[in-house]
Amino acid sequence: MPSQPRSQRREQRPAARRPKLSRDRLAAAALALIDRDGLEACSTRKLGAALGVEAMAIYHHFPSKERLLDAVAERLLAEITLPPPDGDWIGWLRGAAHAYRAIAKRHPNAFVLLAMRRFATPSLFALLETYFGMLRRAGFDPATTARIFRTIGYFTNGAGLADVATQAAADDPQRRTPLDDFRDAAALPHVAAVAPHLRQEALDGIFSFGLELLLADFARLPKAAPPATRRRKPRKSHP
Amino acid sequence: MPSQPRSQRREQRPAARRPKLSRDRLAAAALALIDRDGLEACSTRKLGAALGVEAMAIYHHFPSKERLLDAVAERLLAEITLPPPDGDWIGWLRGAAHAYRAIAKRHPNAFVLLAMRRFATPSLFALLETYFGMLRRAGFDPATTARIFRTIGYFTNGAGLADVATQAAADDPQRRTPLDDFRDAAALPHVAAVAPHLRQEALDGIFSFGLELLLADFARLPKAAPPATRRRKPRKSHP
DNA sequence: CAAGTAACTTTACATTGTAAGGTTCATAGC
DNA sequence: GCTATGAACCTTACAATGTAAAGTTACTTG
Repeated sequence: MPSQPRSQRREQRPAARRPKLSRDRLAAAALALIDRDGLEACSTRKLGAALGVEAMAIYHHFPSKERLLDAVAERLLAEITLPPPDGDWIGWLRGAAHAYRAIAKRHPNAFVLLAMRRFATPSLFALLETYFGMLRRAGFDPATTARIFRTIGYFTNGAGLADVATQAAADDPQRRTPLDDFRDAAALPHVAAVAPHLRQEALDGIFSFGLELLLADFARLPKAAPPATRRRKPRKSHP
Repeated sequence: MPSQPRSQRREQRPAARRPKLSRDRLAAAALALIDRDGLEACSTRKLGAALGVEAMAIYHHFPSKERLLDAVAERLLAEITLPPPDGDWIGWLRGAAHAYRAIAKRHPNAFVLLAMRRFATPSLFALLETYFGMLRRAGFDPATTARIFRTIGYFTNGAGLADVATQAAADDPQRRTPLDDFRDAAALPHVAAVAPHLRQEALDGIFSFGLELLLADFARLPKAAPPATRRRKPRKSHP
């Protein structure tokens, strides 16, 4: 059995014509695969196949599938387009929340990675720095900044995950959302009355409802420093 | 090879001495296993082993592992002890939210089942009926009832999931929570300032902070009917 | 041209959910 | 009492998963 000359291998091996693998290309392909077929369909072998590569090739770029999924989450994070940081911090928070929820709508299958995964990357820290800076410049002390961030984070994460689940249930003709397929409306009059207002079409309104309540609350919170739009050196008492 | 007499089989087979399997026993054992070793450790074989049974025995009581996990979620739901329904609907909402979060603290490994799984069971409908009834008796129309329920649900779900993740990160000495292991505090001054207020000890306070804001908002909402503590026939104008 | 290394493949293994069919045993009908 | 029936559980098997270990190929550098 003669070993093949190099020139022929070029043609035979699809690997030669394929652009080289990289962390970015892997993460992008993984996201595309998840978007198309769902999170559980993103196996190492299928991802490899999508890139014309064997499964184990992934492990030359990521130490484990977990780290690959971290990279996918980071990619989602990068898709969040934060509002420009002008003086209106309430408007900025509103825009950031909507941008976050937009990820859930654009990547319903992948959003859970962003919402539930703990990943410590420079881009996440950069986002946090921006977020916290916005609130601190608005005059909030660190403890209140943390509370506002977490509160709005709880809400947006919960909303995004619920959106995703509701949409998945709506797409799947097999499985109805819980509030649709009950028959005993007489035994559950309140459920029957409220259920129509919990459907997918209502979710946008519900999100804005809760978000605006919270934003108005934050606007009312007492602040340590006045919300000066221009920083000014504190006048020091001369010793 | 002689077939063994019945009397001996009794002693030999552990199945004979073991209480019979049931959906309840399976769900309870699954929850215990998840509590102890984590959700991904709850395989059909390990669950069977925990009950002295082969994996396939499960499928005589559940059509799939998914339905088994639904039953575990329902079991978690049953652990929620709702407050007694007196007239104080705000206090009731507060108690319900805390009861829900208590599940996240008591079953950190299993909470995700409750938070992210869509299951349509009578006990869930009963809880919804109670919840919606509370709000409707407080004077809210169905649309507002839906908004309040979802808003507080988003928040509590997000908080519970974050609690779980934070606790898992804290328990795992390998993996630090993102906000701990950054080194460049100089480059990220706001992150450095806020991070201490995001640690696990602060989560109770943060939860109450956000919850009380929302409850106060709900108390301020306009209602269709007056929040009478005692129902009274509306005085009809005589024709 | 030799040696080394980066990128990828091959093979293998333990673990998973579950389909298909078999075994055991208690009860019901005769 | 005998047999048929069915519930409850087991055995075997298979495809799919993540990944460890070692092999192959091809390009870079001395």
